[in-house]
Amino acid sequence: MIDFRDVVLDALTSALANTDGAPDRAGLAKALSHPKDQSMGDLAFPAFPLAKALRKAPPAIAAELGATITAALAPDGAIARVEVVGPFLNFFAAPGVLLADLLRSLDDGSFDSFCHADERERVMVEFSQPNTHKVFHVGHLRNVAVGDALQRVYRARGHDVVAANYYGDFGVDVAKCLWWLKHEDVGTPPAIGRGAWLGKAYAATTARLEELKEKDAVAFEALHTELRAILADIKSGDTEMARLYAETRQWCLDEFAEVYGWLDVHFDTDFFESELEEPGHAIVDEYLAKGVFEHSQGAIVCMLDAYDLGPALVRKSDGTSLYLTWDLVLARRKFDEFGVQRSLYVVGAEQTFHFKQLFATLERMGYERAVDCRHVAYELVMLPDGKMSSRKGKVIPFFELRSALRDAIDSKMRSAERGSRDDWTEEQWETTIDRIAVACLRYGMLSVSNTTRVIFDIDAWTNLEGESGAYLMYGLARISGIFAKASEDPRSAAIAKGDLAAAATLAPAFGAEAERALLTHLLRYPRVLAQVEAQADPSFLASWLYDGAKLFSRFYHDCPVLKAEPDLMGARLALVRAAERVLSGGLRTLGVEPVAQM
RNA sequence: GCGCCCGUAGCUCAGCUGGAUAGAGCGCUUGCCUCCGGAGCAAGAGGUCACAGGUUCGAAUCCUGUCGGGCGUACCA
Repeated sequence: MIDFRDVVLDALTSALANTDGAPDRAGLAKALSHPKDQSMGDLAFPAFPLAKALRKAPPAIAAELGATITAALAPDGAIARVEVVGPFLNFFAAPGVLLADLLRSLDDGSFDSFCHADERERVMVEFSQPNTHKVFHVGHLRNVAVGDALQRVYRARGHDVVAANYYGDFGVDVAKCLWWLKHEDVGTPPAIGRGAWLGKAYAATTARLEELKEKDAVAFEALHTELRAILADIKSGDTEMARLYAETRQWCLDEFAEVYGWLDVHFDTDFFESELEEPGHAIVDEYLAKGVFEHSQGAIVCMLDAYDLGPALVRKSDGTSLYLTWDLVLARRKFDEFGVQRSLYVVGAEQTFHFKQLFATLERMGYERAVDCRHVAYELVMLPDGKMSSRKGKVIPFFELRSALRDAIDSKMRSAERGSRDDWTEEQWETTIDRIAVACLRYGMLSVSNTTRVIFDIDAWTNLEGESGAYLMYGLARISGIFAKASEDPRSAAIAKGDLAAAATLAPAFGAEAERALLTHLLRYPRVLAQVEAQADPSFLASWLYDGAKLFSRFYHDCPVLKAEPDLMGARLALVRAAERVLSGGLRTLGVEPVAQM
């Protein structure tokens, strides 16, 4: 696999080989940038950084370098030509050479390995972490979209990935839900959306407690005592409450499975909060004995003054444990049982302090690999009129959201004038609608960076015109159309089935800007994956995909494929094939499965 | 008070390890289907990149400060 960037760096380093004070290869690489405009080349080198060392004006340096490099260019190399524009040195890629190489690399697998990280590691990506007995809403979907895209990118980068889920299936909130079910008339649970239904019970008890806190301290305490009793009941196993817990918990787990199935999300391992209580006590005792943890104000803490993080509470004064305690247990299992080298936690930004404390505590416990733990923080999902609130019922539950998306796409497809779907089976309709819905949802969540709040506007997200997940799929559907059409005509069929890599080489250089722009965009894909990994932010992939779809649309409009002369048709078919392979690979890495027709 | 995040077009956001004329979508105005799929393409209008200093050949991008918004800051999860 040829890396155009490497080729350009080679040319620059050898041109500067005998120049004192010239930057090394890494320095040159840092200076390389993309020209503002495709007509100005594919990679640019500004000569400013050399001005001091060479004691010459940047335009003069650029002119000299340009001449040296041009003289050394191989006739069939990856660099077609070099242009000097003032202080800039603009490199133009040779499309035939790079396209042919790209197609061969896609076929023999070297493209995939080119995407791999230098060091391939065992990485755990923990994400989703849904709570049972509570409503699962759009806010939770951002976590799933980010986490799943990240774990897919890590796999594409060649890492050995463990995707982990962590269910919040125990605790006082669960008891609040069960208490309401037991004491109030709740009717019968619905067939769909039982998690949301249980969530209402939880919210009702929470509201009751707040009310009592103001008015009736005795009743407030009494209710708390009842909640603790419920938790004890659940643990004891064979009680009516334990059976109610098991049943309602299973409803929620079944619904989560439905959500993940619809989104095509898979976990390699599941953790449950309900299993961490006992080991949590053990780990606190152990490190208390070792002197790492200490007593403080009736509770047990890990002092983190050295990290400027205060004391981290690991056991409350009533003897019960907390989130942090359970995360210590999980971290130990991740290191010791799973042998992970790196550990990612995809959790909302409001937990930043918690994870700082967690990682510092792990360090104090002697886990050196704590430095390879990373909190992937993302911002909240907001509604157009403000923050979501499950207590006020101001949320969009998953099942409502899914119906809304499906309905919008269904009506869009039925009203579309183009596209013959008369022969579609009911199953094809359903599959296609679901894939587009997932694409819109995932793209909507991932098109902004982790640190930006997402505004979930159901009207905007179901508008399929313009920038949306559907647009990303549209280009690939058109590509399928091109190959379907090509196979109908013997002349184009022969070319399409032939050696497209050879066709790419033999064809004349692309004349249209849209062709070169699309090709060079495809070649950037491996760097985009590396960037996503480095920043732990899938939005770079999402925007690369959007730009790719945009460039393909322009190409599609400007450059007819099947009506071109044979040589050009071959080259364009080669480009279309490469676009299909790279863009669909990228789309799947974002978690979106393309369709041949839509 | 302290810590983290954010402030770019009417709206929603890219661009931020410094580089050429600050981009996209929505909305508004206007062209383009006998054509490989119009879920599209092209054009127009719309900007003191919150503000003030600093660093340098060059700042939306880096540093400092101010203002504005969000979140967090041991017995919730």
